[in-house]
Amino acid sequence: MNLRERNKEATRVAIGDAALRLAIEQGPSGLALVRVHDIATTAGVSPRTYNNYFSSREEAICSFQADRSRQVGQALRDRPADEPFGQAVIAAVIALYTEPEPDRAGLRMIMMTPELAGEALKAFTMAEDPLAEAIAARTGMDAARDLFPAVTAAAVAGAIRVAGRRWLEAGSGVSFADTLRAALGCVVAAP
Amino acid sequence: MNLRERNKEATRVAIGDAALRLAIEQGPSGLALVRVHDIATTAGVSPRTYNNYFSSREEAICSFQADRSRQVGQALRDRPADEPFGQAVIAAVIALYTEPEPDRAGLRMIMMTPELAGEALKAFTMAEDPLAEAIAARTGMDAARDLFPAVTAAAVAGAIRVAGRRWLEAGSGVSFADTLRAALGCVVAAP
DNA sequence: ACGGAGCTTGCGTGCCACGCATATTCTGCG
DNA sequence: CGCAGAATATGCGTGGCACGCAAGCTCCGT
Repeated sequence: MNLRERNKEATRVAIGDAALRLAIEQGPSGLALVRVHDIATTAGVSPRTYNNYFSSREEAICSFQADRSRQVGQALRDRPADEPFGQAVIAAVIALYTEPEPDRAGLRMIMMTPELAGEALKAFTMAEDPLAEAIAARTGMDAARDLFPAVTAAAVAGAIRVAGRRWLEAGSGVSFADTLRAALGCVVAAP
Repeated sequence: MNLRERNKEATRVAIGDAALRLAIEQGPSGLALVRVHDIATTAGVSPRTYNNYFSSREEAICSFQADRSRQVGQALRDRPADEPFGQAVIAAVIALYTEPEPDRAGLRMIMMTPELAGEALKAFTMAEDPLAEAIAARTGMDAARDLFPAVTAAAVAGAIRVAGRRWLEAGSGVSFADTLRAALGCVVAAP
């Protein structure tokens, strides 16, 4: 990875972190007060540069979730090939989403704030395509022809999203891993 | 329903229709040329009134899909109570989405245009909450406590979305009903 | 039929996304 | 090591948009 590409990625996460942090500070009600100028200044770049990376504040705030979603496909590929399908999916998702345990404030901000819900939905849905590819590879299907990989990927992504919401609504007594296991068990065969 | 409420609903669909029609005319590449002023004028209202109904062009363009999604819960409740669960879900969705057969141009516009994909995703996802309520009612579960209704609703909504995409990619040789049946069969027990 | 509630509209404000041009920094190769 | 070319950061300017506010007009329920 080039120095250029590393800087670019660092800038991206810096802007995303700044955006999320400012959003959390203001809270859901004061989200409109988080201005592009503030995000850029906090991240140490110019407003114009911020706009080279994200085309809306919502996108920047939810970028950490989008980045994680993009890794789900690889997480499934990392599971041993002889593991049963449902078990592999559940283990992959739990490994990706519970190390470390998600930040409650950040997740609550993007999932429970109406103005951010749409972008959060997009962020979770970004997991579908790479996940469908990984599912097709594991089951020996064709991602372009068979419906199963894409539909299962969408179901899994939806289950993750529902699990996130329930985990936020519930108190801190229950672990995210358990919630994920229960939700995913509804859409893939749990052994 | 009041005359006032009927007028309001008529205005809403007039704006939505105008927005979608103009978007289809310009095509995916010229979507930026569809101005708020044009939508409002085509619908016969002022730009300010347009903004009383929708807060973005994308929302207006995708409103027909959002309206349909909101009806999925009722469609499931309309199925006979003794029908097996999976069969009832499939029949409800097919009844709602294939009468009449969807407009290919409109569906292609909102699902295949990148700038509209996010709003289309929101529109499809709006089916989840009412559908989860209906599923909970039918299965005797508690929508607030049990994960199954919400997760299944998300899986069904995802399957509908994937089916829509596949139906657009495939030629006109296959009916949307068949595509829906195949996709939904991946997430609910097909008899 | 009448008083009030609800809807439409024009105007003004502040923010924002993005094209363009320029300065600066990095990369690969001779 | 140094240079030509490419990629990136930034300033500036433009056009558009969402929305608050305050009339003016229409409709509803009594």
